Amino acid sequence: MRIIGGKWKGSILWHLKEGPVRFNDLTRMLGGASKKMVNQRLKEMEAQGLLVRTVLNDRPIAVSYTITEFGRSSLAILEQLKYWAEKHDI
Amino acid sequence: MRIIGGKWKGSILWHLKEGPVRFNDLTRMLGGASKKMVNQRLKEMEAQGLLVRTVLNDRPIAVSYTITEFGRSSLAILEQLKYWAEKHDI
DNA sequence: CTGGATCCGTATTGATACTG
DNA sequence: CAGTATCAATACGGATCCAG
Repeated sequence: MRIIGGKWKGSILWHLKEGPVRFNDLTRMLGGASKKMVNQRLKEMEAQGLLVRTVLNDRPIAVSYTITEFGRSSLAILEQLKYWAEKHDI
Repeated sequence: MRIIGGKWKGSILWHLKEGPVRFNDLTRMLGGASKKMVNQRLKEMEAQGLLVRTVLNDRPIAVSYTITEFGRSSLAILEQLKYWAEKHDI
């Protein structure tokens, strides 16, 4: 729970499933999360090895986040959780 | 995550796996959780249908908590989470 | 564009003492 | 035994402004 619990981590991993996503795009995808929150979670998750931060460019700065194999393995658990939740209508 | 997330819910369900447990016993099993915390979680979890509260006696009052089928179904997810966590040494 | 810094209100948690 | 009441500490969350 310390690794994948909380309000946003699951959603972030979910949105990284198809490939790298940039910071602002991710913030928009999460609709409702402030940039501060997204940034805090991303830092935690990078430290935990769930994703990798990549600087694409300086001036203008561009950054993307990519899910790691470890992150992908946690996604498998999250998908089962999702299936369980839907089955019980929650 | 709203249902089984948080700091104590998983542990509470885990300890109810083998059968009904009484309030103080449960508090001791959770070592470190105050009675207030345990009680708050138990109330939530009863409202969510994860467990049932049963009054065994008045004077001296005795109460036990029993996991429901729904609670047991969530335990299956938690066990997979546990397996995943151990596999990755967390 | 990607954040950092700050402020501020709310939620969660914890320790302790108390009740029936 | 099974909680409740109270108070203090901390974490969390959002809004806003600023910077490279």
